[in-house]
Amino acid sequence: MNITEIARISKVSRSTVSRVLNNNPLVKEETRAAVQKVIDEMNYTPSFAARTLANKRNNVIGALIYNIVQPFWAGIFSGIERYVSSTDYGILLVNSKNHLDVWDYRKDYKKNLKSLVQRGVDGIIIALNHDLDLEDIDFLESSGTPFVVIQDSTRNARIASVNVDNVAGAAEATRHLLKLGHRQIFHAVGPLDSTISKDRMQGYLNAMQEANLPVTNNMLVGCNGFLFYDGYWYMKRLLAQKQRPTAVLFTNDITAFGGYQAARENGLSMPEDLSVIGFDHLASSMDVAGLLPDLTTMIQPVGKIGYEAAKMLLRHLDEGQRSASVVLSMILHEGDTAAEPLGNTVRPGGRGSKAGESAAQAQRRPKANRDRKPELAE
Amino acid sequence: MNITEIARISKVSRSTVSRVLNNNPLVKEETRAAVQKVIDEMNYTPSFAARTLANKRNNVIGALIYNIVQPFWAGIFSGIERYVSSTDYGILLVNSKNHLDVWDYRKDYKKNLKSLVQRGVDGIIIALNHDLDLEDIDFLESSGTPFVVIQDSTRNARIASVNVDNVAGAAEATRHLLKLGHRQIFHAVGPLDSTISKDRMQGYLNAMQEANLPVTNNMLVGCNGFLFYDGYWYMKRLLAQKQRPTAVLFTNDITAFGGYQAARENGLSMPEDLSVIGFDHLASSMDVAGLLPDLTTMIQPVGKIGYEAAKMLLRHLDEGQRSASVVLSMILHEGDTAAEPLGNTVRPGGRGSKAGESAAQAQRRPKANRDRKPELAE
DNA sequence: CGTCTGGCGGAACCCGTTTTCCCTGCCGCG
DNA sequence: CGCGGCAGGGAAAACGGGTTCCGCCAGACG
Repeated sequence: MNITEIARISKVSRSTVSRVLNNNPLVKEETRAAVQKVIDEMNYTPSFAARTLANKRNNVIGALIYNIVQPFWAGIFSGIERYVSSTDYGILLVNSKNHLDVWDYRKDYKKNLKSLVQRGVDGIIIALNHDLDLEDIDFLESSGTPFVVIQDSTRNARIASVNVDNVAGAAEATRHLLKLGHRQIFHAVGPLDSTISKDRMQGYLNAMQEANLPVTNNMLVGCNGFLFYDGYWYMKRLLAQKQRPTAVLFTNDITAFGGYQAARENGLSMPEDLSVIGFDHLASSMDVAGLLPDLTTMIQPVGKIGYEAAKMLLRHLDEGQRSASVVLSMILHEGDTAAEPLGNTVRPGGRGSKAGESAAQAQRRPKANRDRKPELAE
Repeated sequence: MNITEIARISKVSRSTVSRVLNNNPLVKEETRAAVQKVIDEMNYTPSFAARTLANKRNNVIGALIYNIVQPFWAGIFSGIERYVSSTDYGILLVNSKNHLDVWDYRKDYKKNLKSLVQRGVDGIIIALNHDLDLEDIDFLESSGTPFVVIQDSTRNARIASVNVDNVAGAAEATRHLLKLGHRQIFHAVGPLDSTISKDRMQGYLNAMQEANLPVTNNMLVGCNGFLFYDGYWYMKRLLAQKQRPTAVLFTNDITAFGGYQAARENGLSMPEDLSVIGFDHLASSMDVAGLLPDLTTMIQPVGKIGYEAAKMLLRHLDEGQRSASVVLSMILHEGDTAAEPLGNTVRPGGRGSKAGESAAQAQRRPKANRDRKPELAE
């Protein structure tokens, strides 16, 4: 059953059938109805392959996603799909990290990128762990495939991207702690080969500088990684030292949970003895509410990121205009792990701190609930 | 740059170029090399669209996945992709649950299924929350699109499927508890409109019957759902009653975590006062090891499920032979939440229980560590 | 009566695949 | 030695199923 058949049966030409299929207004209403009737009766649907060949349009976009198994990227994909499924596009998904061989990971994602382009997808959304390099950009541009990158920290003008402002997010988290009265705020820096870590550190530094608080080296110790035990051991090392913070800003939720656990093991209770803040709001994607502490954290609007990226790409495809990059902001989730510091753990503080703030901070300090049980054990 | 161009430059006919592209042996080695050289130099790749049109082969399979955001389904997809990416196929992913409107979810997945078929994918892998209905099967068969279903509990002979043996898995979990010496084993039954729940209940019943232990109504109370608080309230209700179990078999990890939490709140410690077993081994996909108890659970081999399904489908596509359905088994993960019961909580037990077992069980019972702190608070 | 325009048909085109056919050269047999 | 048959390799053309440009025709309008 093809368009010629339909044309034969409805006694019109193939072009007319095609026009009916594409809602071309140059068809008399009468004819259109007659042809449509035949189409419906024969249960005919035009061949995607032929359409693709003729239109040079696949109605498929490619998604190159770092690791779909992790909630963060799954959330991004989900946002993409939410938008795309409201159109007549499909999504060809490539998981960049599937064969994870540390040694040729980059070769892998490049290969996947090539395969998407060769397949002739109409556009590509790229959500990786790292930035695209110039080779990739050249390749994509020369292939003529429009693309949108999620989290391009190079801010390359040749790239249309959807970003989250990690600098602003980290600054907001830090300011939240400052507002609560913390002065000894440490930052468990993430691996510095990741721009995300770098940006978050920058945001922390910005906020501390705004508050005129000096940041010493010991306040800015690295976490070595993004995993639970990276945060755990960070905290263990920290607690072995003399100078302790009243608050720690972690570089993500996982390490924050690790730090939380280590601190609890050492008899600290959160948020009384120590405030902890993370990034991501992982808990929202795990259904184990109640078992985990309600971590105070900066929410990544993952769904929105994907949604915006898809919208941007399809707009480009359908209307031809490349839209400008977008920066989304993170939202503070006030959980149970950040509160005003207890008086006695606070040091005199940076010499530059404003007098007015110090007074306000002194007032807010509650003395009572020191022995409250930790959330988790209730 | 198309095949005609290549033919012109290399001074052969288009058919010869096509033969070179498809490794047809009827081409002289000399000619082949010359043509290949031009292809490489011009950086030419044949058009997927034209190939699809001519071959009636897309080299794309569709994946209809229930909810890619949840680790279980993400794991299945990942397994699919691991196999597929070793071939030259691509995957068109459709998330069946995206617009989740409770009222028309079924309409939704049917629409998605149709769209995959119309797009002309070569085959489809279907991993849903529920079984396909006859309408779906008729539709797929009449479209001629091969398909593989993940978890088809109808065991329909028209369906090629990859299954996990929930009955055997639940029986194994129950036998594990029996071997530890438990007699009062309750099962927190999942929603019975789900075949998974039904099968797990059946496995539990089988194992109990094998052991000649009667199952009374109160041992088989429903959990109302698959979520954390379903398990939580189940346990709260349970603990309000006089007759308490020494072990509870939950229908999945999430509810098991909920039950665990509720029991802890009531002062019980696991596994001393109560053993708890779940299904799925969720923890393996969440990176918060250390914060959550190491739940004893039946592992679903999610990656393998997806991998096998993909293998089965692509074999069918490439070799034309439809393979038989596969049943995979679950694996017991011995975590920290199931152990021998304490003596005083064990009742005389089923009258049919074997004497030998009772003796062994009496010996194994530790009296000491009753007051050990719960895992989580350490 | 000429021109414009709405509606439609014809045909080229998208880009490979595949079948059919032909040519060439070699071998064998008469 | 010459011719027929056969095999290997290459060319031409049909085909898959749409889309779209071009142009025809008839009726309307000036």
